[in-house]
Amino acid sequence: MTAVTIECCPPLTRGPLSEQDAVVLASLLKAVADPVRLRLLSMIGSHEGGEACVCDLTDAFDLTAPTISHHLKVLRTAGLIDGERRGTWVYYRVIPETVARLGAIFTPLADSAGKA
Amino acid sequence: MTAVTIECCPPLTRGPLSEQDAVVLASLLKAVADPVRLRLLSMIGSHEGGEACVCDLTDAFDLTAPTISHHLKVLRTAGLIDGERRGTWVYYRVIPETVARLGAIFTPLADSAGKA
DNA sequence: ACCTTGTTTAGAAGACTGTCTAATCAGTAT
DNA sequence: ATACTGATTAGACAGTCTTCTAAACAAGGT
Repeated sequence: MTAVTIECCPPLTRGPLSEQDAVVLASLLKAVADPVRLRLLSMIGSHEGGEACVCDLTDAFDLTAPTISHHLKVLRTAGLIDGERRGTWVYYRVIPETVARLGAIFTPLADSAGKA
Repeated sequence: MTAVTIECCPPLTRGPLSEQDAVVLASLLKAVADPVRLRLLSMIGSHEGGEACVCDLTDAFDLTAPTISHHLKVLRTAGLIDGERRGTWVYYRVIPETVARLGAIFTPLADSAGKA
């Protein structure tokens, strides 16, 4: 259930981003650049106990179960969430390190551009 | 040259994100979820004087001028950059408020998931 | 006035994405 | 074993995105 996660932490501080780093960061951002996946991420992250059952998530959308499963896989492959089966149900939780990296991408650039 | 910018600041703190907020945030994230646009943003933001000429940006890629212009328009429409013509050349600069909002989306979620 | 350079717009081709239905796998209970 | 519910995988289709070429617009120089 654990998926391939993206390595390393390319910075978007003030130097121009390398092409390789840009590709890595873009793939991470693509994973969250979707309304359904954003809501899934916020639902999982804000859920009681820090984890949410797929059944709860599926019920919250006007989408079929396979579609939700697809979006969860995208988030999983990006290393943003991790899933675990316990009995009948599968529970997902947020991987804070990866989410934090998303937040860290833009803050330095906003600061340097703000005081320029 | 100034483009339509996205209003308001929907939070991704700890409550589940509303569908409308998710759509707004996703469109902002889509604007940066591309390697070329990430590099453009970092190049403009890290450029001397806080602004960069389109000619400089175009030369840095193996892409045609219309393609770069297209990506700049996407960033402009998202409210992430703003362009100004001065004589022959057009100069772009980063709009720090919008970039900062990108950074603020994920940091609270990472914190709350981290200490859960 | 014309030509040259820089930038954007218009339109088209190919690849990718989000969604669905159908089928399969995982676990529980009868 | 069989059936039932939860979840994922496979494959297809419509829509979107990235890139290109061709054309137009903007400003300056000869």
